[in-house]
Amino acid sequence: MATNCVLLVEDETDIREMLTFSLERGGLEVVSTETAEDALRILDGPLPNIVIIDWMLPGMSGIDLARRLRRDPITSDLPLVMLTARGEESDKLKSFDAGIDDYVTKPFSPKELIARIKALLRRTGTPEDGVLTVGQLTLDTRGHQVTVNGDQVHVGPTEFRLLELLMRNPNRAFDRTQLLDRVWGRNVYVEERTVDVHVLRLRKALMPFGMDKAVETVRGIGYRLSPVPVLVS
Amino acid sequence: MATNCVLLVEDETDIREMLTFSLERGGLEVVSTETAEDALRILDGPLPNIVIIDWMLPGMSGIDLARRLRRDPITSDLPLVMLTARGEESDKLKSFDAGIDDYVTKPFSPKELIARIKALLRRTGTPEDGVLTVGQLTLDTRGHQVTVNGDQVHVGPTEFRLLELLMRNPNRAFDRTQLLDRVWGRNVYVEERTVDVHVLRLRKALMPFGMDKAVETVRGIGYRLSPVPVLVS
DNA sequence: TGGCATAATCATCAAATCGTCATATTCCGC
DNA sequence: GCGGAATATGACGATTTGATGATTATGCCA
Repeated sequence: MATNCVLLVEDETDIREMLTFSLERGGLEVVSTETAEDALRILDGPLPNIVIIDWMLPGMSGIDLARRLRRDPITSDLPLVMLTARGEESDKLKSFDAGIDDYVTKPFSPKELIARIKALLRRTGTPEDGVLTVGQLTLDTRGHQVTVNGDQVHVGPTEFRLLELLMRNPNRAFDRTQLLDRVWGRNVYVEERTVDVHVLRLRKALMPFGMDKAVETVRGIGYRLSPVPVLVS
Repeated sequence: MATNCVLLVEDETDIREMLTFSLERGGLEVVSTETAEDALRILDGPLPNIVIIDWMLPGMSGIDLARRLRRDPITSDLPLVMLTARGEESDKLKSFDAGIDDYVTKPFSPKELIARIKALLRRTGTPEDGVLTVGQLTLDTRGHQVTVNGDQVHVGPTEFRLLELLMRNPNRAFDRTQLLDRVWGRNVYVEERTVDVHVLRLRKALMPFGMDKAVETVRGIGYRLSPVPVLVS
């Protein structure tokens, strides 16, 4: 599952559709439903990464749904955002009491909601921190930096992600489809040949340090990162 | 932001006031509140250096508040002290389980609490010593001053906080959202581009000292502070 | 109430990056 | 060596992103 999947629980059709549209435009994957009961059913399956709940829902209220999710160990760590019509203090208190991570008061701009959601995802998402090292190569995911023996290597964002994937799986060959999936993201259509170009760019960036050989071509398959076989020239 | 700021979460008015008085007399800066919910709101803004939480709170309990703070990367490093009326072993276990750093059982002497707090502040590093140094750059949190080799640099309040965050995390890249969260405070919605402007101002202020290069742009991500790579011209 | 200093937003320009294509070049089996 | 398939490479236009100055807003203090 993607790392940006949102479950939206909102009974008003207009708002639900508007939000779905906005959130998707904001790069989020959206699953929406009208009732708390439906939401619970959906949450029996694969979990989303965040849940957005309207305060007023027919049947089980939003706040009750929130409490319920908090009580269930399976869903208790899910970030929750509450949508409320008014900014009443008592509502806010109740929300926090139920373990809400954030609340947004209507009317709100989709932009703000997206900002809050992304902030939450960032906060609660897997940090994936650390420094990867393969041979002479070093990649710092925190600092977004690539170095060879301490010398900084400049690579573009895509090359960075590409190298990160390769460094997390040294010696493993990926075909272009896998690389596209994992570096560019699923359901993004780009030519397979584009991978070649970025591999080229990555090699070029590594060339001044003699590390371009680390990215090996696996003919008929794709590419692989090798812990720099030391060559005697 | 002071380096000895304490957030006290205690619902009983008598105790809260007494503690506030004692702690302040002990040279600590105190912000106090009655509920966990309020505490969360306060923590959306500039962070204190330590948080003291009463075990029994109306609404969200102290232990839940602690867990919550631990889950959020922004607050997860905050030292926590729990105040409890009972000395039950199970409570202690639960507390430590929730990531509590220290545990004080009522009744306790303010003197003891202050001692523990100071010990924690000392242990947790960064605070206390008000001077950060990265390369030629020096930032004095106490005196709210930035200097390069002793020469004073004038920066605005926002630039100061921005630089402080960067200097506390050299070589680490922050995206604009993280910077907004941690410099401007969460739940404050300003344009992401605003970050650019303040980075610009910071660089401008550092320019006369040739230190503007220290604030690096990480394309596609955000910004990073580099311990001034010495350039050969 | 006016100045100041600082903040935030916006518009615009410049630069980096991206994806694709066209054209080499390399590899491999025969 | 030949031919075809696969990969490498350079160039180009489009898009995205960051830098920067102008403009307006905000808060503070005399």
